[in-house]
Amino acid sequence: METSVLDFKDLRTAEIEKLKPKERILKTAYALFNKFGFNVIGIDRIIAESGVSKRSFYQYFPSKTDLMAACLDFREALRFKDLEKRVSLLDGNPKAEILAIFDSLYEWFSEEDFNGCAFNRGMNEFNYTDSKPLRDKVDQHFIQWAAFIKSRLDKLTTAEKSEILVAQLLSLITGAPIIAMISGNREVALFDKKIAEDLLATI
Amino acid sequence: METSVLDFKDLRTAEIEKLKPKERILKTAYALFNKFGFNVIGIDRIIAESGVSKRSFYQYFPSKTDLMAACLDFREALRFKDLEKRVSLLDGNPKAEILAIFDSLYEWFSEEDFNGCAFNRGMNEFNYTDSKPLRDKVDQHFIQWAAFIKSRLDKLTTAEKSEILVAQLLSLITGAPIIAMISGNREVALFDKKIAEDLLATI
DNA sequence: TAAAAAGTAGACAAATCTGTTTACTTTTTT
DNA sequence: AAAAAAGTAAACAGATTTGTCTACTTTTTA
Repeated sequence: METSVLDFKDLRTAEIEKLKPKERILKTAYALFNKFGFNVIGIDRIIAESGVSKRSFYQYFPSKTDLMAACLDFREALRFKDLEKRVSLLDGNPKAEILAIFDSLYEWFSEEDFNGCAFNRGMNEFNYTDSKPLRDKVDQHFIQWAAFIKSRLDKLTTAEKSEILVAQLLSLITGAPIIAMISGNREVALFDKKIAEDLLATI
Repeated sequence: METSVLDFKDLRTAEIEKLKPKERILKTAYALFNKFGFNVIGIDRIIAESGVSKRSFYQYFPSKTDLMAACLDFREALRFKDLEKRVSLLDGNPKAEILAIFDSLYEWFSEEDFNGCAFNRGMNEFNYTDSKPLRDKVDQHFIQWAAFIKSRLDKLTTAEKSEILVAQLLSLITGAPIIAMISGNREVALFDKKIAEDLLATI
């Protein structure tokens, strides 16, 4: 445990330390949740690593749940901002816009602190009985993904075919991070992009 | 929380109640971990639901970690037993044996208590610093999957092509349970089987 | 410069979690 | 039938967790 704490501290020092308290807490918490999990990381650890007092922490985030929700929002915004940036560089071709997802995944898998998807993590750590609001947020993320893809497919094919393609593409998109993490091979994103190309070539 | 506890109790009464203590603990724990998560379910809950005393519990499982490991072993054995049964009904065709995976998934998604993959859950709940033995077991499960597929592909194509296909098929196999759970549509297994058929048709 | 806001440090309460132990009862085996 | 094994019930220790609160210090603002 010692070495990884130090690893993490190095990471933190580099860019997080100079931020304002609220953002410093958020990014420290995000990094810790990402590396160790939402449930096993306690408030005290986040406070210690982000270098704020407990009182300040609770002033910015009234509960741990609020903080976890903020981390999910932070992650979702990053993902879709990156995606929209890529889309804006294209010429409005729906197929290319869908394929851009896999380029975004490839870049994500290449990040040094890549450790799987926060929403997949949340799907497993939050349940509908103990943590309904967080779980709803997780579901909403997948609905966002489906909507991004479906809005493009609807320009190209029927609703029936579109529904199947959405499920197939989402399987690839959610499976890829897991296999990238287990295998340590970020190329998985490109292998799966090839499948997506073939799928889209049929319509 | 009340209603789902009752849901679960109904499930337990049906088949678990008449088992011997050790198996009753194991299956009760498996069901609870599956529904709510490994970390949020405490020993006391498992003891209460399985109807044994704390002393008996610790006689059979010296620690919660031992119990979680036993649950993972239990799950892995079920999965690969089902797979081997399907393989034994085929004529030794490697492609058909790989495709049988998706039929196994389809049946799994159809189970009433289906709630995602225990190993995907474990990948997110266990980390290498706090829970190394459990995390290793999770990794081993994916290695098993890869070995099952690779041993079949090696009869059909080169090592290079095989490596890519393994990653692609594993993406589908790990992504499918997540999308099946989120969408509530077990057909995802069959949609992804179609992709696998197309992939295998190219070699 | 003086008041207000925001911060630190850390004790503390209350709940919860894993695991141990004691005292007693039931079941199984010989 | 008696001894041994296995079980129940529940108190308890010790650690940990979230969140509150007090006393004091620094920073910002008017």
